[in-house]
Amino acid sequence: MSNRSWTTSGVCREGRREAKRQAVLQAGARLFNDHGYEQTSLEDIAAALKITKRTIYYYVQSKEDILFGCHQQGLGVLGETMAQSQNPDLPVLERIALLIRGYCAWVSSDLGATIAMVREHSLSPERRQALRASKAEVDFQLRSLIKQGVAEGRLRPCDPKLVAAAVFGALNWIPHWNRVADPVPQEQIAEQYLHLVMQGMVPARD
Amino acid sequence: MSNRSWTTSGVCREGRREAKRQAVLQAGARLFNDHGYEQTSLEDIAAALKITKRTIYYYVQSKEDILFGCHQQGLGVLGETMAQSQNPDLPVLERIALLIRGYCAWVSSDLGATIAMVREHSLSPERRQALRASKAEVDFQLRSLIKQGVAEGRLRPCDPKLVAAAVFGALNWIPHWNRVADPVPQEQIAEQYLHLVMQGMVPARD
DNA sequence: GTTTGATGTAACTGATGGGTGTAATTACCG
DNA sequence: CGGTAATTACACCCATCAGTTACATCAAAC
Repeated sequence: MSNRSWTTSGVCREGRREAKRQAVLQAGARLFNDHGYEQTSLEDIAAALKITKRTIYYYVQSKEDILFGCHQQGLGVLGETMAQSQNPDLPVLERIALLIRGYCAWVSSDLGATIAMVREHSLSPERRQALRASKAEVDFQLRSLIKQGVAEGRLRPCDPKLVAAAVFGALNWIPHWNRVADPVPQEQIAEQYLHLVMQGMVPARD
Repeated sequence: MSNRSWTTSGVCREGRREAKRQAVLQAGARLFNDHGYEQTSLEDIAAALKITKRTIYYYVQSKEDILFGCHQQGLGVLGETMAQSQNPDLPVLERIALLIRGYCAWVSSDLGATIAMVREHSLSPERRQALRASKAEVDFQLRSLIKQGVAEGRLRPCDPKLVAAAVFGALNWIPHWNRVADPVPQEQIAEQYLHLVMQGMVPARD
């Protein structure tokens, strides 16, 4: 399955170069998720793509570059979800649902999972900082929505920081248990989590 | 703070040896959590304890031994919580609360956090399997309680596997954000999470 | 005070893996 | 065909680090 073949029959030159860089990132992400960043050697990535280590260096400058590339790429994808959930015309609860569903789908992809699974320590301080900032942005978004929901009386009073931490914790943990041969469909997880977070486990009395 | 001093004035011989082994595990756990297992060298652990690498090898046989020791030790502590939550005289909801509170406290400790933060890949296959089994046991416990709760009508119908995954995800993620200079008190987190999981965010209608 | 446990010093080994240089080779494109 | 981009093969450097060993030493126990 993982063998998105190396030879790309894409647009001429420029586009192909980018596509191959992509392939390197994708393969890196998958291996990082499966075996950990430190435990993945460039030879491993090369082997997965059936190319040589030297060729990898034709597309990236360092191993860390691959990891950071995964993050950038991944955050780009998440950006769409972020944008959607910022639509002020939608009811708050729906915007929260949108964010949770989108994040769930995202963290279930190779690139998204990398951000949840690879510790930040592997990045240089500057890049680590950049990554933290991006994460903080997403966190801020959910907290804001929760605050708004409480203010509008649509949510119980609560500590938005802790509730957001719980939600992202649950979501970030998904790739830790669902990267298996027969994974639970991502949509199903999202619905169940959403229901849990909204209604809770205890049935309303009478 | 971390400087639980090396020189132990404990019971004679046997006891002291064990106490020092403990100190190695404890220091290892903290460093593993902070910088990752792979990024922590034995020299780092030695430096933290102000001893030499040679001395460490007097108490453990390998680096992996330290990690596995942390896991064993940690799981031992969690055992108490597991036992409590198995008490059949208690109402189901209370047993669930007990488990969540206990797990929250546990995962907030150095030894507990190690299990949540260090990927399993760093262990030998046999040990990894043992660890997985222990984790599965805890997971099974919560799932069982949820099932029972549903059967008794005290919980809404739900997918116990997914709900348990969400709960443990939220809990396991705690050390990822709360290992800071001024952490949120662990009890406070437990209460908020418990409330979230039980009642949900949306207020009951009329 | 002698045994024995505990720790330090200080070197070495062996392997891994990131990263580089270069020349040769292959694939593509005009 | 001829030129250029892509890729390989291969050799190599260098740093890190787990793991080991031999020897000396220090401290407590009996």
